[in-house]
Amino acid sequence: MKQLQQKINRYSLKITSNDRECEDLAQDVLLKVHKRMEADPACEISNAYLYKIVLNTWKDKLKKRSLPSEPLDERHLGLPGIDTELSARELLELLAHRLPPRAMVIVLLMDVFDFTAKETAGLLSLAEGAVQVAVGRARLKLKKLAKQPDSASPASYQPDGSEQLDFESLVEAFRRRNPDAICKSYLSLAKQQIKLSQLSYRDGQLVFYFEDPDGNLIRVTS
DNA sequence: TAACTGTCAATAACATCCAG
DNA sequence: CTGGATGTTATTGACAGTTA
Repeated sequence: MKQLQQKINRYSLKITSNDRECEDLAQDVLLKVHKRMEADPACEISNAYLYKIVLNTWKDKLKKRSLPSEPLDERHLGLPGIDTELSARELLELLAHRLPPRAMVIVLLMDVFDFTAKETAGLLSLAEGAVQVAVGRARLKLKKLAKQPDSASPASYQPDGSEQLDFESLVEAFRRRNPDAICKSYLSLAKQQIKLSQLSYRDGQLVFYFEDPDGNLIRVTS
């Protein structure tokens, strides 16, 4: 690791020609490398690969500087007029009832739980292209809704009473791949302060982590 | 280190479906 | 018939990772 860090510092200094910039860049690169190694401990970081990471990270930094900055959670759902401290999840819960169920579920999976379009497509039995288009349109619609004065009022969502008031209904909705049921169950749980804190999809199996109002964590595998 | 390949996401343009 | 939601296909660009 120390050897790796020396190489990163050397490359960073070569690219930036500036001590302070070098330190910044090296730190970012180290983070990326650490994440990469965490994801795949067996991977080997070649010099060529390491240099590529340093170079791309530097290009990223330069590009970001030339763009107006925006909060991370608003990277997709940049919603003007709404408290910028809200997370993507909170923004979605506030406006979800104004989206068609399928669009809401796609935004939930991709923007809140960081699913790829491919994973989302697999989960909802859709084509990958359809998911890519759907998420783009949903984000656009959320932006438009956010510009309307009373659109963020959650009062317009009224549960019809048919959904089960526990986390199992959400798991069952995912199992049935039913966007309408997923949307209803998710919003119903959010109202009861039961939070779906984590959701992952590996080898066709879903793993849910729920957190109740008392902070108890419940893990459910589909 | 330049150039390449593969993957993923965003987007445009057009088509289809369906409720009103 | 019309407008909105959704799907398909093609194109483009960013980025990760490899090769010569």
